[in-house]
Amino acid sequence: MAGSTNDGERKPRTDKQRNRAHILDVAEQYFSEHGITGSLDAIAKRAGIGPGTLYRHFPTREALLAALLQARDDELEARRKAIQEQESDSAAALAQWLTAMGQWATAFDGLPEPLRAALVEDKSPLALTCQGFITTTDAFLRAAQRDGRARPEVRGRELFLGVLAASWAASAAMADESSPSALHHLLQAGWATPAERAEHLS
Amino acid sequence: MAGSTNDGERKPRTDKQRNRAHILDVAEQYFSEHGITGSLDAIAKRAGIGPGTLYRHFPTREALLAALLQARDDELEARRKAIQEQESDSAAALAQWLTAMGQWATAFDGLPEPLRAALVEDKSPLALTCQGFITTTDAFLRAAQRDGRARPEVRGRELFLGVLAASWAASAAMADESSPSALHHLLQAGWATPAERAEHLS
DNA sequence: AAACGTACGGAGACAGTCTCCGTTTTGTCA
DNA sequence: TGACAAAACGGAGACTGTCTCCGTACGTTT
Repeated sequence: MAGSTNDGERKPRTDKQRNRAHILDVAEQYFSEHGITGSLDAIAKRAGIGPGTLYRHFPTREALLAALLQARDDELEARRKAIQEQESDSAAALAQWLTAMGQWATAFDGLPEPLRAALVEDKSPLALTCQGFITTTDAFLRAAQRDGRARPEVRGRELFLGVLAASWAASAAMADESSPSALHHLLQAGWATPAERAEHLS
Repeated sequence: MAGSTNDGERKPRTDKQRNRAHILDVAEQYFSEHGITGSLDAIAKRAGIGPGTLYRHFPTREALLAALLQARDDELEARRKAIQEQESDSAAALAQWLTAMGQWATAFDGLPEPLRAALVEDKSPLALTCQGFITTTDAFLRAAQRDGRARPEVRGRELFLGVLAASWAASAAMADESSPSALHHLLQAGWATPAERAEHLS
């Protein structure tokens, strides 16, 4: 019995698992090309399956997105550990973590929108992921605050939302001469303490 | 040719003018209720006209929005003048102007999205409006920079985009205990100089 | 009041979302 | 292995929203 967690459940059909993986592959590429608002039926067609199959696996666009981001979650988790181990400076660690989240949030064009929505309607499959990131952000933030490197009144949720907002704006910023990360820098200037700020300006 | 100031243009039909005004009235209310992604055909139906008439007056959703915001543009312009006359402190003036834009950008739910899009595709009817606001923001910003109250490397376009981003995030922030204006404050801390910042913290 | 041109209205083509249900595939057990 | 039941598939089609085309109605001009 060791190793058998089977509660009288059937083993899932192999075609189901294969379809699921295939859908994720196709969706990953399709969303990369067309942004996250691309047609779901088109994804089904490209995957060679019917719309019904797609919707059975992923009832909503958010569910599909959540599954796609799952893989990247692990990647970000690894990055988090790396930062915590290698970076002894708490403010730098927080900055690196926010940068990492910013990159994660721009994995697909238009991604910040459903992420923000997930913060409000917590029935979204993305809500859990967001919550985890907020918790991690809070950990980094509190460390920086203990060291007097971040303003004490700032909260992790606000920073997460700020990162989302900066990523949202980035697609418009790119069209201009200003760096796409201009808002990320503004944001950093926002959470840092004056001492921290003066250091960055030097 | 001589003496004719008329460009050979006919005077517009009265029913056309009336329809236009009526559409704007209805759209204003409808967008207030359903956000800017509400159905255009529904607006036409509520206005008692056919879809064709709506689209003849306003070929795109952006054109309709631009017309709706026109009235508020005047209002904001008045506010700009009031700030310039009454507020002698350049940093406070900039802060007030950004606040005013933030309110303007949340006139309808979802408004920041097309505004950001207008910054990229300048064929949008909203692009002209945005450009004007960026120019005004630059004027306030430069005054504050001259007084050493705003960081010299910040640009008006970035601040405008930042205000949009903060307004975009505000709808998610409201659901939480954190103030909806938390990001606006973060943004202000971002553009202010350290001296300015210390003052706000006191 | 007749003629002219502008504007109206809505039918309908098109695209996307999502569901229902008959058909096919798969796993299980004799 | 064969047969049965459960699971999954696929696509037709209902529904919603966008946008256009063109016959009709109306306002303006002479």
